[in-house]
Amino acid sequence: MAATMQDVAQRAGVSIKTVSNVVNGYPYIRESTRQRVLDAIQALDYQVNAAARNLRTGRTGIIALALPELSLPYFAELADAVIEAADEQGLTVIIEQHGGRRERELDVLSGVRRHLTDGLIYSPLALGEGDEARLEVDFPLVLLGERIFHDPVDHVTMDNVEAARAATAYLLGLGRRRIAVIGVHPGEVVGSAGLRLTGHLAALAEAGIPPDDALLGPAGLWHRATGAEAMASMLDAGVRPDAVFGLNDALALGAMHELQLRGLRIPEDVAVIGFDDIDEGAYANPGLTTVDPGREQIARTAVEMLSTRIGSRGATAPHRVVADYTIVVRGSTEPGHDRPA
Amino acid sequence: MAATMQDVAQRAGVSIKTVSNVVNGYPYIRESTRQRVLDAIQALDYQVNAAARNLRTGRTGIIALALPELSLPYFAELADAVIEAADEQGLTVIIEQHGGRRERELDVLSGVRRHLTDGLIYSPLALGEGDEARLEVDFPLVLLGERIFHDPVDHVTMDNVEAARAATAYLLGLGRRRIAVIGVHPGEVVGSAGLRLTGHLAALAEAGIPPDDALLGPAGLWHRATGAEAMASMLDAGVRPDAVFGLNDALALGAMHELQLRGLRIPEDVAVIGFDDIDEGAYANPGLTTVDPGREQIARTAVEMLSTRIGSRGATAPHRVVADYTIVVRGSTEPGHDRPA
DNA sequence: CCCCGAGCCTACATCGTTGTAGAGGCTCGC
DNA sequence: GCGAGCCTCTACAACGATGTAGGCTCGGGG
Repeated sequence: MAATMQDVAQRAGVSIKTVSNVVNGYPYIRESTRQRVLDAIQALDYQVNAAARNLRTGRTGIIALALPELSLPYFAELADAVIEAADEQGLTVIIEQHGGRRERELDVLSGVRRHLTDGLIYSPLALGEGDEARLEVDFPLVLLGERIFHDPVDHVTMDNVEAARAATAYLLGLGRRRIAVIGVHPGEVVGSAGLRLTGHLAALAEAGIPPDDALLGPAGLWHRATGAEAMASMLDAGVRPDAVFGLNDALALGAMHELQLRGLRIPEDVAVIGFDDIDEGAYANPGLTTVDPGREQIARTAVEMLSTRIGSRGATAPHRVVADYTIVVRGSTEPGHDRPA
Repeated sequence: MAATMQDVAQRAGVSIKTVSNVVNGYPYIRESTRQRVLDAIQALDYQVNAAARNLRTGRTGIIALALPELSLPYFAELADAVIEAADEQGLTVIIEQHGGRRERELDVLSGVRRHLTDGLIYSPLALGEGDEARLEVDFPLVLLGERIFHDPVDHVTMDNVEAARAATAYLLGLGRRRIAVIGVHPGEVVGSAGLRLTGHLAALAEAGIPPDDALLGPAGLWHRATGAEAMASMLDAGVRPDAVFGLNDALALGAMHELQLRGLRIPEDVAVIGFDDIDEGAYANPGLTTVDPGREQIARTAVEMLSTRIGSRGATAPHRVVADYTIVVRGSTEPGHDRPA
C-alpha cells in the first residue's frame, strides 16, 4: 500500500495540511518543519495520489492530442515534439487516433476522455466548413492545421497557400513545366489539400502557365500507397509530367517509388518535391526535396497556448499563430544535394 | 459546471447510489427506474467524473507505454497498434519517451506518472542484465523486447536469434557470402543487437562460412543516419560486401541510401535485408526485404496481458509470449518483387 | 500596555464517486 | 401463513488530497 499524506504527517509529527503545504511549496513554513516533512516523505517513499489531487483541484495535468494515426510519420514526429514540449510544462499527453473518420473525430470532442484531460490539441481531418459550432466547447482547445476558417478557438497553423506557391515556384525555377500534383481532394477548399492546390495554381498563374487537369492526381488518404496509386494511374493514362508535387511527403515518396519502378530517373526525368519534411525523406533515394512546415515550432506553440488557456480560466480572444516554412532542397530535384544527408 | 450524480439523482427522483448502480450496470434495478435515470443522464448530459471514480476505485483506466521515441517508425507503428488494442479494452494510453537514456528509463519505473496509470508496457533500451531487480515493481508491468533474461515479469518478445538466423540463411541461400551487419553493439549479448548478431553468426557457422569482423558495422542508435554512417565507414575502409543485414529497417534504409549514393546497385551488387517491417520499407527504392516481427500480435498480446494483470490483483507466475516472425521479400534482395508493392 | 500584522500551523469541510450494510417488499415452498 | 430468499433501493462512510478560516506566537508601533 502506498503511503498517504496521513502517514507522512504522523511520521513528521505535523498535521496533514502542513504536509500538503510543503508539497505545494507554500512559503510560510519553518525550515526545520519543512525538513522533517521532507525526510518523512523520503523515508516513506511518498508520492501524492494524483486521483485525489485531481478530484480536489479539478485539474489532471493531462492533455489529449488527437490526430489521424501515428503510423503516418508526420504525425508521429509531431506527437514526439508535442510530448516533449508538454513534458517541459509538466503535462502528460494521451493520444487519440481518429483515423480521419468523421464520427471518431466528433467523439474526441465529447468523449469520455474529456474528463480525463485538462485540454485538447486537435488535428482533425474530416471536419471542415460548417463544423465551426462544434468547436465551441467548454474546455481549453487548440486547433492544428487549417481545416476551418473563422474558427472561434486558438489555432496554430502554417501558411499552406504561400508554402505551396513557393514549392511550385521553385520547380518552375528549375525549368519544369508539366508539374503533376499528387493528393488532390477534388472540390475541397479549406483543407490542406485545397489550400496547397490553391497555392500551386497561383504559382502557375504567375508564371503564365495554363493548368492542366490531367496533371492533378487525386488521393483521399495521404499514404505512400495512395501516392503510388495516383502516380500509377496518371502514368497509365499516358500523362508525362516533368515534375511531381506531392501534397505531403508520404505521397511524394509513394509517387517516387512508382516512377522509379517504371525506370524514370529522378530528378533528371522527373523532379519530385514533397511537403512536411519527415525524417524519412532525407534518406530516400534520392533524398526528397520538401517543405518544412515548422513542426517543432507548431508543437511548442500549441502546447504553450493550451497551457496558458488552462491556467487562465478567463475567456480571452482566440489567438492564431502561423508557423514559418522553409524549402529543404535535396536530390529529388537537384542532383548532388544529398551529400551532407 | 458539469452535472454530477447528485443532479441526476435529484432529477430522476432516486438516490445517488442508484444512479451509480445504473451507470455501472448493476443488475437489480427495475426497468422503469433504469429508464428514468438514463433519461435524466441524457437530459443533463451527464458524464461520470473520472477523478472521483479513480479515487474511489483506485483504477484510472490509463496505461503507460514507454518507448524510446515516436520518431522511430517502428515505435510509432507499435504505439499505433497498442493504442488501438487498448481502446478495445477500454483503456487509454499515455506515451513516455525515454530516448534510450538510462536515467529516463529508470524514471519511468518510479516517476510521478506511476500514480496516473494502472500499469505499464515497457520497452527499454538502456536497461540490461543486472537490472532485473529494478523490474520487481508493485504495479502491473509487461516488458517488450529482449533486453533482460530471467526476468520476474510478464514479457512479450520475439525470437530474435532465430529470426536473424533465418534472415542470414535467406541471404546465403541467394548465394551471398560477404554479408555486412549494420547496427552491431560490440560486447552486447542480451539486447536485440546482441541476439540478432548471435543468430547471424549461427547461420554463417551452419553454412561453414568464417565470420569476418570487418563486416560488422557498429551503430549505437538505430537511426537511418547512423546506418548510413556505419555503411560509409565500412565502404571507406575498402570493405566490399555483397549483402547487408541491417539490424533494423532504419539502419538498412540508411545503409541502402549510402550504397546507392556510391553507385552500387541493389540488389545486383549488394542485397539488403532489414528487420521490423516498417511501412516505409515497402516504398523504398527498391522495396526493402525485411523480417516482420509480428508487431500487431505483440501489441495486442501485451495489452491483453497487462489488462488481465490489472484485473487480477493476485500474483500469478509471469507469462512469456514469443511472437511469430516472417521474412518479407522485396526488391532489395530479389529483383521484380516490388510489383505488388 | 495594547493592538496589529506577519509567520507558522491546524481543524474541518469538501471534491464526486463507490463499497458496505441493510431496510423493505415480494414470491415461493411447505 | 410463515420464514427463506430474492429483488430493489437507500444511507453512510470512505478514497486522499486541498481550500477556508482561524488560532497562536512574537515583535514593533501607537
